[in-house]
Amino acid sequence: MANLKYSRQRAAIKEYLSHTLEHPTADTVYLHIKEEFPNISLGTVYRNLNLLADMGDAIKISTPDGGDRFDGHVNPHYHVVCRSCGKVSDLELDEQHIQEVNKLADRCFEGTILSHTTLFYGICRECESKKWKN
Amino acid sequence: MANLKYSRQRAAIKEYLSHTLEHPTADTVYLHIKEEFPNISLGTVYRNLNLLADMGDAIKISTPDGGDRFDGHVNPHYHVVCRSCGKVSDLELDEQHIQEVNKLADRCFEGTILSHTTLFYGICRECESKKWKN
DNA sequence: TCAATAATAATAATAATTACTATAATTGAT
DNA sequence: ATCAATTATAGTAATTATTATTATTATTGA
Repeated sequence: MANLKYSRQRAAIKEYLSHTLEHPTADTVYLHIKEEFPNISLGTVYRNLNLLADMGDAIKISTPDGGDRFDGHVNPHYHVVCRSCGKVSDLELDEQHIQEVNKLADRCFEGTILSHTTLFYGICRECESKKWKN
Repeated sequence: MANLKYSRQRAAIKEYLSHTLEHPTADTVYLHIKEEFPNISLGTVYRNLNLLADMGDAIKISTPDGGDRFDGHVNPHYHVVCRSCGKVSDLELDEQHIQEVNKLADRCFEGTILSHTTLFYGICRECESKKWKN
């Protein structure tokens, strides 16, 4: 972990994640970073995204449909995936609440609870206004 | 949805899921069902697991490491994945609490919240007791 | 400037899942 | 029970998502 060298590609990926609210997949990150680094490899994107996630500079979000998504905003918060369009939105909940859930769960579990992720399913505002589109 | 025919393979998969606490992957289900149906195909297992999930007879659990897992116990409950051994355990929380979280989230979201899944990360009892060996 | 070492691009390989198709099983009506 | 309609299956191929390999390049600290 200490033997980590700077790389412009990783810096660009981190920068991109910190400015988007889109929760992009590795492939989407790849397509964007490619504008600045036309020769960047998809493998490099995967490796750096996982590095950032391991270092706590990004969150990896697993959903049942499609590949993993990444979020550069690491303050404790939740996500909502739209059942209609698949979009992933942020959902800020009281941080106190999030900590409470960990404690509550720890009391019900025979081991130790460290953290948790919550993924809500729902219908986003955009899809809701387009009425019953499933 | 109405045009669904019975199949012994699907019945066996449902039966198996209802009797295990292991949260098996599709491949694990495949290996077990194969004992009764030696010619069953992995594709059949995938299709039926997804069918069961769509019908509400099973829960599909996505974790960041490895393939999706399935749970035949569909009462509202959470899961814990062990950071050490990867095992997925059930975590029963007050059902009132789980409903409350949906309402709480709905108030903070511009669309509609339908449900949620929570995945805790921690160390299971077994790994905790082996901690001095690592 | 230079050597040590980590990061990269390009590619190959693997893992997880879905799609395709000819045959078999289920169902509902005769 | 038989039969036609239709869904499900097994076997296989294809696709998608991700990780591994390797020769070259970039970064770092002396």
